Amino acid sequence: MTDKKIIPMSDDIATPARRPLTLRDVSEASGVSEMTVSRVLRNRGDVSVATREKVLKAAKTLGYVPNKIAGALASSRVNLVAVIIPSMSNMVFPEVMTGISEVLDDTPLQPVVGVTNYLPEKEEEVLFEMLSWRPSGVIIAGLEHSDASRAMLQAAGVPVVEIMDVDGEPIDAVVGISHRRAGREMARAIVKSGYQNIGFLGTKMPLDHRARKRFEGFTEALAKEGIEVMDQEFYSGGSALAKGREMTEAMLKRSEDLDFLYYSNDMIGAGGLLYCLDAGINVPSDLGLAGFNGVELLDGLPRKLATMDSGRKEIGREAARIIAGRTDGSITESGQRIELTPKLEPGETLRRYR
Amino acid sequence: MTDKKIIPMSDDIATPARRPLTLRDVSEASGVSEMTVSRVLRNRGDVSVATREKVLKAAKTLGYVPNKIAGALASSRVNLVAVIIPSMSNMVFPEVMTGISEVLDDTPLQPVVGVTNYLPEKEEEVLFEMLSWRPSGVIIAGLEHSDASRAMLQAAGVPVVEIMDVDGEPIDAVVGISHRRAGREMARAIVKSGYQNIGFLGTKMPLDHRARKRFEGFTEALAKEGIEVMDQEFYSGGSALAKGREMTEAMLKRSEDLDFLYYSNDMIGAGGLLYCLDAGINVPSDLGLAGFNGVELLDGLPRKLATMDSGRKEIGREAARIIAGRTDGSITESGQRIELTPKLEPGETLRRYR
DNA sequence: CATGGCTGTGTTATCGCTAACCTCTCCGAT
DNA sequence: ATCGGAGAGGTTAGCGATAACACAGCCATG
Repeated sequence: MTDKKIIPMSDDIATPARRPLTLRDVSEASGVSEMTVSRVLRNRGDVSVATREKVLKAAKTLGYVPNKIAGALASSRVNLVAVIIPSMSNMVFPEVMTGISEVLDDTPLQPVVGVTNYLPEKEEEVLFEMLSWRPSGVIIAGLEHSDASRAMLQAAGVPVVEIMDVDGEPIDAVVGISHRRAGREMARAIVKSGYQNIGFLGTKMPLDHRARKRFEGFTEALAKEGIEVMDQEFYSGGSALAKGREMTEAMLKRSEDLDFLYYSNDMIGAGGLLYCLDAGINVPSDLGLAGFNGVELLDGLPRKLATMDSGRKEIGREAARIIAGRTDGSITESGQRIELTPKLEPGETLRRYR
Repeated sequence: MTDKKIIPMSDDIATPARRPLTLRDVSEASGVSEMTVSRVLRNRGDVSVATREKVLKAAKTLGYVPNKIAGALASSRVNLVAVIIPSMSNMVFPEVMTGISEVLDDTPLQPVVGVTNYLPEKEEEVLFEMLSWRPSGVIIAGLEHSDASRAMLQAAGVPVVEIMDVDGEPIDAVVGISHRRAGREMARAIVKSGYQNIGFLGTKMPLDHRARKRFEGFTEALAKEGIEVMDQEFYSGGSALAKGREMTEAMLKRSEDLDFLYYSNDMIGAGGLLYCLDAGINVPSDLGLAGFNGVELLDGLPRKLATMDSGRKEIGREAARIIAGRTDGSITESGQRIELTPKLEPGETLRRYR
C-alpha cells in the first residue's frame, strides 16, 4: 500500500467515517493480512488463538460487516435459496415458509422470497431476477411453468424443488400432495356419508392449477358414482370469508336441493359455515360442508369444518431438506420425489356414515 | 484469451454445457466487446440498433442470465431493500409487504424479507446478515432495537425507515401510527358509549412493544375517566381465533360484571365475538367488543367487530416511497416522519352513544 | 543433522461485471 | 478546410473478498 486514497471525511466527528469498511481496514487495525482476517471471520483454516482474538476485537470495534457480495463472487458460493410462491396473503404460503426456515436455520442457507401473484409472466420475471443472484437452490410452487422458466431452471445448474403439487412432470425434485387425489378422496368421503346434491365453490383462477386439479379429481370421482356437481360458483378478490358467506347464500337460494357444499379453500368454507349457522341451517344433517387446507384458523370456528390437511409446513421442511442436502453434498442424487398424503379431517360438518 | 479452460462437458448432449455463462460468452457469440454487451443489457450508453439486436439475440439464444453479484460488486449498487419484520404469519405483515411491493415494483429496487420472531437477538442476527449484502435501504418494524442493532443501522450509511410505530426516537425516518394514541382513542370511544366494566385480552408478548403501548394508552385514558381495567388475560401460541374464544369464555365466567372486552388484535377479537354469539350474549347492548388492526377477515364475520385500522398497506407504501426517493436522489433530506392516523371503525359491536 | 510434516501466515490471481477513460468516425457549423 | 461534438464502441483498472499456493518456523523421526 503505497498510495493512500483520498477519503472524503465525514464532517461529523462522531460518525466514524462514511467510507464502508473493508477487510483491509480490519487487517490494518489488527496488524495481520487480509487473508488472516478473512480466515478468522469465517472460522476456517488454522489461526492462532492470539491472532484470532486480536482480529475479532478489531472487527468488533470498527463495527465491520463483511461484504457478502464480494465474498460470494470470490468463492462462487451464494448461500441463498430462492423461494418462489404465488402469494403471501394466502395463509398457506407463510406456513410453507415457516417449514423452510425451520430447516434452513440449521444450515448456512437463507431463503429469499419472490411472489408471482399466480402470473406466469411475473413468475418468469421473478425467477430471472432471483437466478441472477446465483442462488444455491430454488424452491418453486407448482409444476406448471412457462417454457422460458423451465429452461432457466434447467440451465441454472442448481437443485430445483417444485412444491405443493405432484401431479405432473417435475424438472428435478418435487415435494407435495396430489391435488387430484385430494379432490377424489373428498368426493368419496362425501358420497359415502350419503350426500347426493353437491355444489362447488371456488376461486376464479384459471392459473391456480392446484385448485383446478382438486376440482377435476373431485368431479371425476363423483362421476364414477354417477353424480354430477349440481351447482358451482367462482369468485375473485375481496375477503375470502365474506365471499364464502355471500356465495353460499346465493347458491343455496338458487339451488334449494343442495345437501353438500365443497369449498376450494378453508377460508371461504368458514364463511359458508358462518352463514349456515346464522341462517339456522342444520349442519351437517341437512347440509354438509367441507373445505381444503387444514388451516389453524378453523380451530376457533363454532363448528369444526371438514377439511383435508395439505401438510404445508411439512412440504416446506422436506423441500428445504433436499436443497440443504444437495448443497452440502450429503445428498448426491437428484430428482427426488416426495408425495405426502393429504389427511381427511372430518370435523363436524360431515355426517358420520353408518 | 489464449488459454482455454478445460470444461467438464456434460455427458448429455442436449444440455448446453455446465459452465455458467458469462458476459464473455455473449460477447464472443455476438462479436462485440463485453462492455458493449453490458451496455446493451443495461440499456445504458449509446449502442447502435443493429448491435443491440445482435447482442440481445445472442444473449437469448445462449440463455444468458447476468450475474448480479458481480454487477453489484463492480458498481457498488445493490438494488435490494432489506425489510425486517417480526413475523410472517400475522396477517398484518404480509399486508405491509404488499404495500412495499406495490411501490418498489415501479423502481429497480427489490424487497428482501427477514423475520425476527420478536426476538432482539434474532433481529440483530438478521440485520447483520442483511447488511452484509449491502442493501440500498432498510425498512424495519418498530423503534425498539438493541444497541448493537442501532449501531449497525447508523453505520450502514443507507436510508433506514422504522415502521408501524411512531412512539419513540427513530434512527432516521419513521412511518407509522401512535399505538399509545390508538389505545387512548379506543378507550375514550368505549367510555363514551357508556361501558364501564372493561376487560382486556392480549398476547403474552413482553417484546411486542406496539401491543404494550396500546395497552398503556388504553389504561391511561381509562384512568383519566376514573376507570380501571377490571380483568385481563394474556395468551401465547395456538390459533388466535380459538384462543380468543377460550379466553373470552374463561373471563366472562370469572368476571360476571364485565360489559366490554378490548382485544389486542382482531383475530382473538373475532374468536371472542363468535363465542359471544354462540353463547347468546347480547352484543353490543350487554357486552361490547373491540379489536385492533382492521383486517379484511372481519368483513365476513356475522357481526362486524369494532376495530381501529392500523393502515398497514399505507405504511408499507410510504416507507417504500422514502427508500425509493432517497435512493434515486429525488429526496435528499433524511429523518422524515410520517404519522398516520388510526381510524376507529365502530362496526356493530360498540353501542352507538346517543 | 537432514528430511518431512505440521502450523500459522502472507502473496497472487482471479471471480464477473462496470466506471472511467479513450479512440475513431462522421457530420454540421463556421 | 477546420473544428467541436455526438455517436459507437473498445481498453484498463478496479470492486472486496477467497482459493490456491508459497513459505517460514518448529517439532519429531530415523
